Amino acid sequence: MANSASGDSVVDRVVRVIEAFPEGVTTLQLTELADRAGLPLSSAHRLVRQLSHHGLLDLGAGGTVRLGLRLWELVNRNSPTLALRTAAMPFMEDIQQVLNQNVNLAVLDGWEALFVERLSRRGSVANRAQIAGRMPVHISSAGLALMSHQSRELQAEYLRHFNDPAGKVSADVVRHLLAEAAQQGYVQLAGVVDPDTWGIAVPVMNGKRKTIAALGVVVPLAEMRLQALVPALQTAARGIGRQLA
Amino acid sequence: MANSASGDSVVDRVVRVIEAFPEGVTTLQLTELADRAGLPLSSAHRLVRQLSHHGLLDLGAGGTVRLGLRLWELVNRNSPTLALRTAAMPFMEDIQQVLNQNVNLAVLDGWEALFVERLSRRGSVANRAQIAGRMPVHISSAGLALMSHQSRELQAEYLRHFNDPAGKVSADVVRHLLAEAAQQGYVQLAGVVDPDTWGIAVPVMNGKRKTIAALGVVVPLAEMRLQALVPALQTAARGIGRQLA
DNA sequence: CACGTTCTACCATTGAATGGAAGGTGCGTT
DNA sequence: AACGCACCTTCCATTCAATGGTAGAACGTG
Repeated sequence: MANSASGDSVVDRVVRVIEAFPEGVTTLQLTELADRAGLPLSSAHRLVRQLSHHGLLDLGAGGTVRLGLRLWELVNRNSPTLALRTAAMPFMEDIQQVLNQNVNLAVLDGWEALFVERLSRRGSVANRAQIAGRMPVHISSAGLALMSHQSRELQAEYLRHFNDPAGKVSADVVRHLLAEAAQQGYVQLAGVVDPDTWGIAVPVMNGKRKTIAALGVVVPLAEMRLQALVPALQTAARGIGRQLA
Repeated sequence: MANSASGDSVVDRVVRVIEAFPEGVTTLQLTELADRAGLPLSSAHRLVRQLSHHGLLDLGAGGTVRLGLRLWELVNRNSPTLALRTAAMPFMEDIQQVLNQNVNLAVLDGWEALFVERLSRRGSVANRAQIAGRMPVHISSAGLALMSHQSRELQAEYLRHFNDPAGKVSADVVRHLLAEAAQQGYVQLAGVVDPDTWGIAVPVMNGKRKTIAALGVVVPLAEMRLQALVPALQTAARGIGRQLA
């Protein structure tokens, strides 16, 4: 045995170590980390020690491992969505202030909407911000707003791969939703997670009219007023797009 | 030559690649990246390609390199400050709402305050949120609030290393500021960056009375009202600490 | 059209990465 | 108090993955 009995490179292993943390978990025991990353304990230990030396990980006493503050800093400083967030933030604040609703901003990654920023509704404790959270395209207004404005090819590809694990939604329903969204220019969707909330989202386009994000709100069922919400969102979305150009 | 003519490990190099991005820069040309990371072009190219294969980096056509969306997601999902931010967010929102001021949350990293979260003042465009930004301890209210509640040893160590690049502040002045801060339980500091603003910060302590963060506001000079601000901040800080226990 | 620049691919060389084994350490149990 | 267990940490001979100079491809430019 020498370099990697399992036939993977050092880079692969570094990635596996970072990916080993399950969602929302900040601390892992070294043994468990090695397990999850599929690495021999001594290899995991060596990698973690090296990475923690540079501050990308944090190896505490007793073998507790966390992501390093330095890694968090580096990634957020040079985030690939930095320009988008910078452009969007003032508009999101406006919406939060004027409409007093939860505002969120998402981008498309694979067949899911990835939430990049989220401002919670003033005064409401519900709807905890899930920045860096994901939602499948077909059950989120942001996801539908994003997908409905992608190229025909990508949409076809998506529908081909489509399969609802819950089995509640068929590809045809999704096709219909996408068509409707594309035609209307916004998406409204009864909350699938919380039955008492609605999601409304609109696409954000850059200078070249390419849809790069979705801007949305989550509102209590009782306060659902499309007439007020949609124009406000669309105006903000255009503002963001202009800012990006 | 074989493995690394420069005597560094693969892990070192991966770290250097990620660290190569200057603050606020999201895109780098491959050649420039190799340059900044101090790597031979072909090595840099290989590493970037491997990393982008896993989504930690994003190697676009023409050799443009960015941090990967997946890396951003992983780091923010499992952020080492997740518990702190989750506990602090509702209180920060309260302050933003009640006092209508810029609120921020910082932790101590080395001899600097690292800003972990920041809510901008409603309606104000100024004071752009600099999440993941840093400020030296001696010129930020958050930094002073943090350092003034650390152990005697750490403070001594800090003062020993202290050296103001600008040469405006002496170690003795900082010593005085720290002593005052420790005694008062809060810090007020005339904005060093912007002369028209004040910073006020208080320490956030966990269940064991260890100071783990600083909660602060940045207010326009004209609206400086310590009587209203300090108690609100202290109350919120205690609330956050309780939440963490 | 030639030249400079940058990206990408190739491949023989070799020392850095590997992981089993052994030694600590702390904790809970008998 | 002694034992057992689970986990962390270190060591080191083996060997294959990482290395980077070189060369070619793909641009853009004067």
